[in-house]
Amino acid sequence: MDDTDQEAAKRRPYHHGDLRAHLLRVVRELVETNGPDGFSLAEAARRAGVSTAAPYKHFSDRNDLLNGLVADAMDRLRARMVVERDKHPAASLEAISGVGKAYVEFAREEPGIFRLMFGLTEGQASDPLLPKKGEATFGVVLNAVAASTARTADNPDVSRCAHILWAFVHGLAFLSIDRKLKVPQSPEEDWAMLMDMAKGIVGPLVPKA
Amino acid sequence: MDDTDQEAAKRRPYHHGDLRAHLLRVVRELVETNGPDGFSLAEAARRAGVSTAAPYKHFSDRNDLLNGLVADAMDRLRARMVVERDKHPAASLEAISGVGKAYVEFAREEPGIFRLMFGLTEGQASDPLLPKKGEATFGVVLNAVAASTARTADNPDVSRCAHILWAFVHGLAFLSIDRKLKVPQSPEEDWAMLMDMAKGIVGPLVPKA
DNA sequence: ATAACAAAGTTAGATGCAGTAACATAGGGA
DNA sequence: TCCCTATGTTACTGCATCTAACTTTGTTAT
Repeated sequence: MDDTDQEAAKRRPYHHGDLRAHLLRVVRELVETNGPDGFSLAEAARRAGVSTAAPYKHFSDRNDLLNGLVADAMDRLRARMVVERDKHPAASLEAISGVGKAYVEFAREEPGIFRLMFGLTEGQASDPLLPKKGEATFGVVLNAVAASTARTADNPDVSRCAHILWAFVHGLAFLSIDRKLKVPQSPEEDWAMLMDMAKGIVGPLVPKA
Repeated sequence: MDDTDQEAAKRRPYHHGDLRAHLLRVVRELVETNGPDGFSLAEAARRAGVSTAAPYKHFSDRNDLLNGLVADAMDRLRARMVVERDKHPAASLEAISGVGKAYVEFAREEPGIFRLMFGLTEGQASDPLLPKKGEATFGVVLNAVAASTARTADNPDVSRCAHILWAFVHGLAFLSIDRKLKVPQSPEEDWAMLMDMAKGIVGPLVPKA
């Protein structure tokens, strides 16, 4: 029995077996098929084969489940950004573009969750963990820019660059899933655009070798 | 009796008096105070002083009202963009930046509605009028870029520029209302950033005078 | 003028979801 | 073994969407 099974066994003392994770999975599917608001705890419970009251043993309310969902998504998004970044030489503009590419791809593959992540207003984002996760995600961008420009992450120029890049990529992601852009642009066009932006925005800060 | 009153009288045959517009107004307030999903037809009806079934005489369902709300907002947004554009010389980069400024300001002033506008998925956007309004709004950006670059609006370079600018401004607006940016940046900083982008993106296409 | 019609409102009720309370059961530890 | 806690259950309340059937009021045709 490996670590995964041991942990699963720990969290699955009896009865259903990790209902919490199962619910999150089911809701994720519902969100992608029916839209960000196209789910209900009741429906999720039904699909999980439990009573409609069962979810409340794992989530205090609908919003709590939403927060869990978004927290998961943040982790997945950040992981993808890091993976894509590491496909390129450290401290390169390609690495920065890779982070952006991962961001847009995530939005296209999971538009429902993506909308949820950034549609959550302060009132709904009760989980104090979320802001930290959000900052960590932005931190990936920040560090990539810092590395490429041989500056520290708290440098105002770095921060400014990172914000601009993020805004662009964020907007690109939204427009893309709203079909406001005539995407699917080819991946090549996407990549070219992202590289252009990286060059244009952080290029001027890169020290001449 | 002026034209406005005559028209109002025409649309207000009896009873309540333009309940439709009243409901839209009330829901707009609810959305801004309680968040994009923080409203119900029932609550709106209550505040309008009518029964909970009354709204269904004016909107086929909740979604229909949402579409009306968003359609209104699109018109207001476009109007603001045009007003801001016209504060600057025609065909200038300042005019382009003005359009972006109006966009971001709108998002900051009506974040609830703004989220609603771009959170509406295809499934929900039943009104066939919405895509047209969206295109018209983007058309303002497109035309501004075309004018500044002495090209036609169907030119691929113009289209590309406009898309990039829009993505950036769109992302800026979202990050700004999500408090992901440490805004309120001063209006001067905002303006400087927008002008930088306009120069960087469309500048290269501007014919040397 | 008035009768018929259409528009805009009403009440009552069906259905469905969120959330709570009280009860049931299974596993783990004293 | 017995109890305690975690995780289920059923039953219920309250609120929202939406429909059906009826009522009221303004318009329009005769």
